[in-house]
Amino acid sequence: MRLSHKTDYALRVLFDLVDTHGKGPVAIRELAERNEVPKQFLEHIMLELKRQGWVSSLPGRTGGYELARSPDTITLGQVVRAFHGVLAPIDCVSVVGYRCCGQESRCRFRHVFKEIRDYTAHLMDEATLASVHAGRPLFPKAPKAGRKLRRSV
Amino acid sequence: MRLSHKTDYALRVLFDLVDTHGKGPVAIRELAERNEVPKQFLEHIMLELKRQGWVSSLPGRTGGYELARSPDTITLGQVVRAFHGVLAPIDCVSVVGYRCCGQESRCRFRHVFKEIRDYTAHLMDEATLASVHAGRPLFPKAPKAGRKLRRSV
DNA sequence: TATATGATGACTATATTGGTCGTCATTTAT
DNA sequence: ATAAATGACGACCAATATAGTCATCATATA
Repeated sequence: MRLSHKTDYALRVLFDLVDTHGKGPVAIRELAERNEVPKQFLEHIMLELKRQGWVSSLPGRTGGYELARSPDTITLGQVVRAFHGVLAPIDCVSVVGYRCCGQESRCRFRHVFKEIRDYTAHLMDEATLASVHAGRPLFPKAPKAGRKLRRSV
Repeated sequence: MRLSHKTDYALRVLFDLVDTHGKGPVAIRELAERNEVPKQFLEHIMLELKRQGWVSSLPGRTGGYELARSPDTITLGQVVRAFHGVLAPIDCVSVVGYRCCGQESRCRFRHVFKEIRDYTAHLMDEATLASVHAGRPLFPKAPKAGRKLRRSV
């Protein structure tokens, strides 16, 4: 799973709306400037967020967007899936996007990527906008890669 | 990190060469058929594997490819990086591919993806062709996502 | 010497990504 | 009433990445 700009932008704006939660609607222009997202691109993103029921909009001169649900009911996993489709690093380990490669019996490395999918999915489904915004530590604690992280990641 | 077909193909062939290790060179045609990889596409992949020093080639009528190094000295991480560039799900948590988004001070969710990167990198750098081929359990054990895995991953 | 092998650059087709443009509808401040 | 701000939304476009194909050449050996 590689995060697209679109998903990145969506998350930026959602966390912005968590900041301003309860303080009335925020104009898309303001959201675009503050989070450095091209305004006209953001329009499409906001429509998708609205379709998902995560934000609501108020038209008119004093209009704008606001969070439509409590931040602890929206997870990073939901957002990433909505914009990205799937969390799995390869289709053959995806639950929804499963597409057999016709080589399962030969495939030796599938389980490694399945492990990554499981970890990723678990982490992202536990992470709500609220918990991440509050900076609460992630559960479960991931193993540390050690001090010598010189490799290309 | 989303695995491309190219990386998938590269891994298929490498594990095939682990199977046939020590039994002489295998023709690219044979590798292509057995692993269901378009032959002419595989040619380019094999050249890259050769450039990386993982396989060696023998030209001529009885030629072909064979593993140039012991399977326990080649990791999935190395292969994926060679074909994919980077393991990180987003550039701002990448070590080599680091590209600042200009929003670090505002970014609330970076650490979640960093966690995923660290886990992924650790797992893939521990997984050698030999250990994966032998089906040895991965270290460290990833947390289980529970029984109710109905969500879209 | 015919025939198999690998080596390699050029080319192409398609999908995805990351947008922009133009137009319209809605609400409110004046 | 109307000007000015807002969101809604479909059409279009450019760049890039992906996933190949094609044609040609070099090399080794049966």
